[in-house]
Amino acid sequence: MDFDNNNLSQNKMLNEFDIFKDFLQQKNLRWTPQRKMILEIFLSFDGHVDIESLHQKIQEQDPSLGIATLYRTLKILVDCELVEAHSFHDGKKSYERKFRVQHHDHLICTQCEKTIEFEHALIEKYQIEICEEYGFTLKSHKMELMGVCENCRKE
Amino acid sequence: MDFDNNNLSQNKMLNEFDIFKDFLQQKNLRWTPQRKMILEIFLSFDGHVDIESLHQKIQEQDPSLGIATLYRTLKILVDCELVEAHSFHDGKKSYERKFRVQHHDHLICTQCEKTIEFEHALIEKYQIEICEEYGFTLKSHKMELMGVCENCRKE
DNA sequence: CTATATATTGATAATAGTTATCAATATCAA
DNA sequence: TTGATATTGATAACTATTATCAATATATAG
Ligand SMILES: [Mn+2]
Ligand SMILES: [Mn+2]
Ligand SMILES: [Zn+2]
Ligand SMILES: [Zn+2]
Repeated sequence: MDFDNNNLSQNKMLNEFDIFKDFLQQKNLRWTPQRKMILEIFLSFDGHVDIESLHQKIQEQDPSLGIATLYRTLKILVDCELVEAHSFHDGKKSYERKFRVQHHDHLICTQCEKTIEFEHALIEKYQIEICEEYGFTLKSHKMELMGVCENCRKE
Repeated sequence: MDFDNNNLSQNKMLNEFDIFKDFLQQKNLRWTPQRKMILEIFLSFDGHVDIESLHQKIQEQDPSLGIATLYRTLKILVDCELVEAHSFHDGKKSYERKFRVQHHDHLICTQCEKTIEFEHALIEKYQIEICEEYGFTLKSHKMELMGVCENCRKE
């Protein structure tokens, strides 16, 4: 039952595992080896990952872990704001870390699917102003710039 | 074969039907009563429409018109830029007129699904600048602000 | 006006990503 | 240790959309 080795004593700062465990407890959900492994493998990726890649890597480590559990766990991770979900490529979601990652929007090449991350403080400010103007409480936003990258333009 | 009554002589300005017919001819596609009816019924709606509403209204007028034809025709209308497709509500597309309609982005209430349209010239300008900075040729963008509207906040 | 090549149609099967169902099992607070 | 209940994996179901295909309609050339 001691599958949890992430509470080493020198760790003073809350990490993703602590946040996840706290969230689960708060919601009366349970800390399971499957949830731990999914978070571990998710964190081992850089940038944007899709379900397929996650599932593939999980299978290598534990072929018995079902895909339904992967979907379920990702949903919880999004709920507790450790993970952000995107749907850039129409119908197929991807995920990226959100914990201690600066907010950014995306530039997406429609040919090679490469993405570039950017921030623009003024745009963010104007978004808030627009919401105020119309009496909305802004919860989130989606801003994606679709174009063709330098590489793809050459071909 | 004379199902076309949209070429009245006093019509000097190109309308949606002319544009559509030209586009079809250009692509070696054919002008059919089904395509005409779909465009007519689409234009009879204001704002954003989904497939379901379109199909329902079409059925009233011609129950034999199949849903596949509706999907196919909408795709052509999007291709020829008479129509713009959105996927606000996750997995269910909606459509709106694009011909002679000013570009705008959307504020969306996540509770009642009401949308408000807005434009912000500076945001548009910054989007272009960002693309230039990263060597992208901007093709389109998606900007959706998700929030809670005044009405929904009261409840 | 034909005839002919080929685009279109409607019915329906297929697809893809995701969610629901359910009985067996695991977690965890008491 | 126990027991209430959350979780799991297998798989069926679901939803929006697309593909398939034989019958039919359109456009164009003769
Ligand atoms: Mn990102
Ligand atoms: Mn609109
Ligand atoms: Zn590219
Ligand atoms: Zn609302």
